[in-house]
Amino acid sequence: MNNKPTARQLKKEQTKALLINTAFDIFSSQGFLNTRMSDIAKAAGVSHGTVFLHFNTQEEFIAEVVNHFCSKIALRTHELSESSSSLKELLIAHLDAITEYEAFYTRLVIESRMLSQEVRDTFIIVQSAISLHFSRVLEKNRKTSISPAVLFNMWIGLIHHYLLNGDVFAPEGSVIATYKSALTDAFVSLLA
Amino acid sequence: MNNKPTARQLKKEQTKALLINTAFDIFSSQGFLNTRMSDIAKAAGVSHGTVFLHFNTQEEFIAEVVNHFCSKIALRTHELSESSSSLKELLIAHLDAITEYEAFYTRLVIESRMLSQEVRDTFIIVQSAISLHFSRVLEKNRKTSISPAVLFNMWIGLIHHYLLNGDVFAPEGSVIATYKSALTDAFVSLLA
Amino acid sequence: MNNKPTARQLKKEQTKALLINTAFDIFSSQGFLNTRMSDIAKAAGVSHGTVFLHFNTQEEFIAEVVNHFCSKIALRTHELSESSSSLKELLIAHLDAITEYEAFYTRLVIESRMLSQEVRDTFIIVQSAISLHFSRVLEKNRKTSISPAVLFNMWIGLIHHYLLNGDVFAPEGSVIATYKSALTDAFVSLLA
Amino acid sequence: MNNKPTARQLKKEQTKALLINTAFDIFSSQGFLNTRMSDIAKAAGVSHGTVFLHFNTQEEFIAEVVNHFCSKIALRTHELSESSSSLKELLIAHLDAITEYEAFYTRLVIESRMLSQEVRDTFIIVQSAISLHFSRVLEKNRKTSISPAVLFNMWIGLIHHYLLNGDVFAPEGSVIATYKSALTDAFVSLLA
DNA sequence: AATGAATGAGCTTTCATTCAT
DNA sequence: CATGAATGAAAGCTCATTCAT
Repeated sequence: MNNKPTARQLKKEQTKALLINTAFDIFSSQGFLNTRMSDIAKAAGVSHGTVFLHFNTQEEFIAEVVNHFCSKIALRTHELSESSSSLKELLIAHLDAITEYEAFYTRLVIESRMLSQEVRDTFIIVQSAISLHFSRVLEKNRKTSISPAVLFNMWIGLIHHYLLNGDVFAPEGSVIATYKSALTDAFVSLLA
Repeated sequence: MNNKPTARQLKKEQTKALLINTAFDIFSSQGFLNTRMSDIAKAAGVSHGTVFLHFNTQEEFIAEVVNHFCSKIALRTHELSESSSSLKELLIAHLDAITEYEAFYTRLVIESRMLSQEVRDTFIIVQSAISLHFSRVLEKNRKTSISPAVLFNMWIGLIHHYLLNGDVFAPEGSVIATYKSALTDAFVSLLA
Repeated sequence: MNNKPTARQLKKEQTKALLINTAFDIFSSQGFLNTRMSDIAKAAGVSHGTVFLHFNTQEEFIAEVVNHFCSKIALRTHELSESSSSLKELLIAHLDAITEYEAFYTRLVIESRMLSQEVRDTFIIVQSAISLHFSRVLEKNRKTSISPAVLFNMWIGLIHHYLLNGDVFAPEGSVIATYKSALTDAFVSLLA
Repeated sequence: MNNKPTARQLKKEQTKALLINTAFDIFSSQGFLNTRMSDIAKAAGVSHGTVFLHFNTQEEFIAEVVNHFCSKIALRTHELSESSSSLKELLIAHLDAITEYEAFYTRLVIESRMLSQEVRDTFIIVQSAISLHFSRVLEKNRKTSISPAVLFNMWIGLIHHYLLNGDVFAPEGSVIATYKSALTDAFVSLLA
């Protein structure tokens, strides 16, 4: 009377999770707007209708997938950033967190402005995750003449610029991995 | 036998120019991918089919429009940058050039990665325009420890970040106008 | 060995009855074709699949619900009509019977032709119920020149016309209640 | 410069008319709600998309078709009714008008309550067409005790009842044709 | 007996592109 | 050269029905 429903719910949650994870892969590789609902269903090995059983609309589906993984990215960002005391350490932590989800994160950089407001808000939250730590380590820093906000946006802008143009900067392989030290070194030395 | 065709061609060129200019306005306000070919035809006062008389496909059309205005932006960037001797002057010149085409330029920042490779290449050329001057004024600068390329990308990334999130940074009005001094000051003081 | 199955069957019958009664309410308010099977399951507090355990198809389900309540309506019509000796009394009895199921009956008027043949046949049986009494009281009537069948259809047609256009004739409240005397009086005086 | 557009428009109007006429046939035989947009396109020999070129939505399409033919029916009703001086003549005229569009009219009787408000309103206008003449000839009539409105609704209700149940009353062939004299005679003699 | 997740056929609507005039 | 009607491939979403548990 109590574990049957649980088993069912479990199965349902598994399917939902499967869809979210499948979508993550597909969105990572072909983007959000170039992916049809049926693509994901097919890749997940479920029927087209099943996707709509778990998510009411395509927009809602994308929002849930983005929300799910942005939470993970934000969490991971925190984890990796926590122990960083220097700016350099923090920047590396930030890039390490992104690296774990690089393709997906890059897709968000590319498409977030074309998606729903909810997705954009969610993506901005990810940036807040690092923002807090940024402020923390920055306080110890001399160059107080420059607005921390602008400094933060400069870092974010820099990283997003590399990700957005990853195909140019690092035609194959990870842009972040390729430019990790160059970018962190440069940014740190600017503030030195 | 020689000026009749010319008259025709002239008319044709006029129509083409009309389409390009109309598209510029519409793309600036609604974006590339949210605009239907018929929207532009209607706004230009020509028939839907006429657009395809001048441009084979939607993709090609967008590419031509982007190419046309990116050339203008690049040119204008050169004009305004030429006389700049200091970094600050240059950055201001750059922003001034962008300001003249801000809505369109912003749309490129938002969507270029969703468009054809040709569009992306064209957009990158615009960035080269300022890049040259950047190198020039940077040579006089002390902070040689930092890669000029990274420095340049930092500036571009910063500006694009503000444009991309213009609706957040400056819900109404021009982001560039709003943050012009803050951004240029910050960037310059970093290199001081 | 004999009462266990009975208990089960009892439970099953209860569920079936619950579904039929729930469907009656929903069909009465939203109509047959605008109601999803899942709507009824949800309203009855049973699972979606349960409906199909008791009824093979949607069509069959509707047919059973209609059959069930049409039987009741026919029965009630008989009960109320039996004691009527005059035409006027009979018409009032008829309307009183309909009034008790007005919303549902109206839905049948509206949709019966869109439903299965079985539903239509069932609905016609309801009309037979009053038809018998109609003939009875009509025999005493003078205007024998007119076919009783046509006369009967005239009455049914009149009532159905008012029910069908109830939203126009009585935007709120019962059409039958509103027009009861007007319709019976008119019909009776025609035959006087 | 003036007749080319006209030729074009003519062709377009022809296609639209073709669609409306084709829809008339299909709606007449299989009803409104059982007909897919693509059915009509196919029957008209045009592409599926063409239907949407001429009508924005399915609902709008049905509304236009209904409007078109209801206008014709109303007009024809007027024409045939105008010269009628007696009630009998009028009723016959009314039935003659309906007969010309019987299948379509019957479909409206069956489905109008399931269609848009616009369709319903349009259908009611058709009934107004005969209503006017009804009042006219009724004035000469004695039985003033009965409300003309109820009398009119009785006639309409009677006819609609026969049409609605045409498959029962006249399994093959026209109900109206079959019952024309029976109905008109009965109705007239009631008022005698 | 009951459940409810999964299925998949079905249908509307959109829009870049074509082509006869 | 210009027109704009016609095309038809997509794609999202719905819901009756099935079936493993």
